[in-house]
Amino acid sequence: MGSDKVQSAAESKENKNSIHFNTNIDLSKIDAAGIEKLIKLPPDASYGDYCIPSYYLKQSGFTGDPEVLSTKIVDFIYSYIINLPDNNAYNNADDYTDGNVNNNAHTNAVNNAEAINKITICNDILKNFKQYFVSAGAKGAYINFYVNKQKFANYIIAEILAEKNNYGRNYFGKGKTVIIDFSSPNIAKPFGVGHLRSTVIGMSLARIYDFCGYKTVKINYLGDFGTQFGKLITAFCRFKNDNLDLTEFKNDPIKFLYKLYVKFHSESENNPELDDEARLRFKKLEQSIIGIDDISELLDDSADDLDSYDNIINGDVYNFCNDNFKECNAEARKSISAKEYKEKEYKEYKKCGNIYKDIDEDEDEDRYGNRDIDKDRDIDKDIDKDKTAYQEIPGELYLWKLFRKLSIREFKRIYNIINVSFDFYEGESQASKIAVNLVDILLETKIAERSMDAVIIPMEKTPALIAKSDGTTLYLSRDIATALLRFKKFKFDKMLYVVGSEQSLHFSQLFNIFKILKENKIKFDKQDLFFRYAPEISGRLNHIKFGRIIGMSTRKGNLVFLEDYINEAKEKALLKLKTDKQYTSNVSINAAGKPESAASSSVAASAASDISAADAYIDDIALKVGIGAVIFNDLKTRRNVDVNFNWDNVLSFEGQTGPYLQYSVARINSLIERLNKEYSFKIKIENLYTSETPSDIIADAEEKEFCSVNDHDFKSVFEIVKHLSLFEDIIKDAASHDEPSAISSYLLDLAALFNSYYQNYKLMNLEPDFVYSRIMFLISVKIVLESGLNLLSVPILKKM
RNA sequence: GCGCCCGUAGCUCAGCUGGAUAGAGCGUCAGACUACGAAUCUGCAGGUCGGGGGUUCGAAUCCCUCCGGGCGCACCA
Repeated sequence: MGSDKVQSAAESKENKNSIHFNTNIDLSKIDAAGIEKLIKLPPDASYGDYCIPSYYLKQSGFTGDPEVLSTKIVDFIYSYIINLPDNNAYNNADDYTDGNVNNNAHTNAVNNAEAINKITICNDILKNFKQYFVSAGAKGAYINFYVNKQKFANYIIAEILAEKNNYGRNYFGKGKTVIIDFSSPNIAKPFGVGHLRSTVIGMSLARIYDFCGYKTVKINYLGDFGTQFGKLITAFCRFKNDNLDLTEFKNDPIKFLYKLYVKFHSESENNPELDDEARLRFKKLEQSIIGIDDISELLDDSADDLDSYDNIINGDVYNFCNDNFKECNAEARKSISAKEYKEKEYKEYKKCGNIYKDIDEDEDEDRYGNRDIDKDRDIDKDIDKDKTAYQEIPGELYLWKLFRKLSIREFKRIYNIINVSFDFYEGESQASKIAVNLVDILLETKIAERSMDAVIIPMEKTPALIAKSDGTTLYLSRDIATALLRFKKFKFDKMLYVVGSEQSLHFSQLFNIFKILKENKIKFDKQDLFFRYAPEISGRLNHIKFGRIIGMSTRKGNLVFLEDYINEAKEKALLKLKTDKQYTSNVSINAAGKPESAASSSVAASAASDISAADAYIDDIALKVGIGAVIFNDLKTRRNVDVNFNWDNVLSFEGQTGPYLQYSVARINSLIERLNKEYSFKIKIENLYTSETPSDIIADAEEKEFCSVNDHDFKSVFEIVKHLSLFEDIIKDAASHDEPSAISSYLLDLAALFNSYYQNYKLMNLEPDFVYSRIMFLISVKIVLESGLNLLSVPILKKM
């Protein structure tokens, strides 16, 4: 195939003067990034290794039939690049312009420095081109390029070995700050699969952005406020003597609170007074918090002073609750007429053209997609504006603080299991005070207006409600306040809200509000410094939405706890490990060697502790496989599509799954270890792919040829290396689309390529030099696979 | 009713800033463990890219429209 091209090139060289393009090109306008954009991968390697569709060049000023154009360009490449002797590189500005690259240069005075610069660039391009490309060809509308495969492959392998776990890292987002708001569970509600999606997507995005050079700030915005706390507090006080297992409260507070919550709802169906009490208790709570100047101590969840259990369990708070219970009832009774009025008003509004589902079927949701089972959306929470009665009551506050603390503690435990961390825990409770001021300012500036006693900001479609008719704030107003707080603190360039797609309206309203604030910038000039940030936020916010998980309902009693979910996967992995034939041999080797996380204490291993060490070792692997399966399952498809939940899919470890990727890594490790031992190489694998320790083979890497076109496995090796070379682009792509699944797909392809290679080409019993070079190749594959898994937060296993 | 998202092989999904013969996995069927780990690999079969228009040299991809599914549409979060 090469000879044809050389032939045609030789012909075209003779009439090079006849080659000219319809328009002048100014090379200076074509930057590296611009060219990079034009380069595509052909669908089949037979077309070439890279291609540029000539119709893309129309944007750069070329005209004419794409097929003719591609032929002309290929001719040009042969005349001016490929067939040009090395010693005849461009060396002056005239040569440069003679190349029809910039005819205007003749008429304008040539800027010497610029010209020299261009010559340098030109020579660099030529040098690089000739070094890595062997031929080009026009086929249809495409210009296909063929790389020097051997050189290319060796270059990429050496590059990966040199950069190690920084291979693919880039500076796309250098100097920019991105805030990622994710996970954000509702306190006092269990951590379910709905939260897992946000958690896993957010965590992955954080790692991806970090890898792209952004400064990333991970924030967990806790739903630590709202009616549900009134409900819990009410239930806790009311059901005190009603079979509540208080030891469970201490041992597994989340499940305890969840049971309380469920019990509240089943009881309140027959006893609406409970709802009234809950609203009242929440109102007291809210007022207590707003009344506190510095709530930082209140929100401090780091301290471990949970002795307060005893106070509560021993009755102090109970007594308080009971004392106030009567008062609550009295307040609730007073409120009935107001409540009826609100209901009536709401029904009137319904008649105005909006069509709603039956109210009775409505369910409320927390911010991050888990369904709540409230049925009181049609009932105003406003009961009474008299607050003097509650000023000295810390009881609700006390319980709230405890529930909050316990919940956060539990969440952290779970985050730890799946290796997720946050830079900050924030809560809605922090924002309500500012939100109140904010509403006033928006009213003052006439950006907001009153409507049916509430405060709204008019929008093209649904008006945005920012305060209830009783003056209290809402989710939306607290989000505005939170964004301001964050901007003040971080001056972020970008903020991502990783929240389910069902909240699209909420976020489009939020973003619209900031757009309106920007349009009204002038009105903020006289405000406090703090509110002067308001107009600057527009355009920085992004809703990273994701589809719902279908078929895994969180309705009453049906909720799947994340931990149970992971345990299910773990059990299956455990079963597989124990029935696997490999189990015995692996364990005997590994447990005797170095159990990864367990039994480090049993240094002098007796037979008995060997067994327990082995069990712990296997247990740890099973857990990581389970986690890998669960996490990858959430990251392998595009965010936006709804996930049809199916236990069989999640618990599958074969095919396009997390465990398949983990297995591929383990297999490489095992292979390298085996060869290393067999051939008595002294390769320290650990040193090869972490950047801390300089590797002893990097010096080699510069000169070493890792592969040659004559190798029997070269075709397969090259294919894999080419895939490795795409890693950085994939990461940028994942970042720019906020789409971790791009990495998932990439890794699956890479693993498939590797496994195919593994199956088809055996390395044992081959020449030592060859085997050594293949180990280097395998390490480069391993590095990329592991980097990718890290970006997805999928645990990496040395063995499995 | 209005808005947003989704519709590609039996199932689950890639491919979507328009570009060369639409790709995987699972499942089915046929093969491969006396060679480095079978959580693997090799192969067969399977598609009017929801339907219909339009733009274009060229559409799974962009526009319009219809159908089907999901979600949302002011005092919940």
